[in-house]
Amino acid sequence: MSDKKTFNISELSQEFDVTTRSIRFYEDQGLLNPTRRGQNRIFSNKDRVRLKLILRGKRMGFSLAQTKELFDLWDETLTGNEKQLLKMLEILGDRRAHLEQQKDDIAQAEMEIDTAETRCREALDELQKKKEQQSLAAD
Amino acid sequence: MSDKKTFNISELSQEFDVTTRSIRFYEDQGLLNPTRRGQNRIFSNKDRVRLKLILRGKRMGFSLAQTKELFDLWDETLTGNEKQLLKMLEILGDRRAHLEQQKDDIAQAEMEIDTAETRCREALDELQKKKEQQSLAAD
DNA sequence: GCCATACTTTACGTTAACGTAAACTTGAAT
DNA sequence: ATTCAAGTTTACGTTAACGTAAAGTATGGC
Repeated sequence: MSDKKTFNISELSQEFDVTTRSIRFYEDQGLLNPTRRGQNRIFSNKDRVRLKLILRGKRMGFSLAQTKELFDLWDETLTGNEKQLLKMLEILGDRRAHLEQQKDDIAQAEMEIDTAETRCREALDELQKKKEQQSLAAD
Repeated sequence: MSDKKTFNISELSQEFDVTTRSIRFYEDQGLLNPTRRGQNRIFSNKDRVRLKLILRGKRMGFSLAQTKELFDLWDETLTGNEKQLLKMLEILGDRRAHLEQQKDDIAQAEMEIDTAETRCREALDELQKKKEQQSLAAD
């Protein structure tokens, strides 16, 4: 699998269109755990996936702290005692609620964009008609 | 219609669960335009709708500046010259693209939450079984 | 050997979106 | 008359998520 491959910082930077500064910041905050060859960072495929999740989380309005919480908990969950598993389910539930809210928001926004667009096009049509009348009057 | 009604700051604050500080900040940034009775702010129904839009925009990852841009442009659009109408359509297109991205993100996130939840539940079941075995062994 | 370039660390700067505190005004109630 | 609640202005403080600049290190090519 491509799981074997590793990445350096500029590869990830380019693939996900994010600055190296940001990637280092995410490591600093404990969201990524690259190993080192000398002083240079080597990112595993796990890191790559996590970066993808971080960025998607951001687009969805999650803070880095929230995403980190999820990562940490997920790591602990593997060794899972009951309390942590329940905490995990709770967080997953929160996320699900968040998603539902977002879906509502999106549906509303889409409707509004629809009506706004048609109004714009109607207004443009009006302007077009006026132009045509003007060019007729000029003959 | 209820369009006639007006609101004071605490009414809006409570209805939308947002601090008065935030509302005043939104006015300061030009997103709301309450009139005054003496020194007190009076919000129209238009302000109320805008506040709702501001908050939804935030949940959807839009900055106040972006939302303000949309408001301003929409106001100008009513008096509409062609250039502004086209600009409006462009911004609406951007928003639509943004929404599509978000829908993708949400779909992905939902799948991942599904698998995470089932794993959690399986792990909990495992723990449950172990407990039962222990209580049997204790007899 | 030297230069370029890709990477590093350290550290101070910046922006958005408010929080918070202090000191005032105003209308209604006791 | 005073006290209280709800509103106000002014202004400094805070947090997240990086940007940006400075100065050092390692490595391959000429």
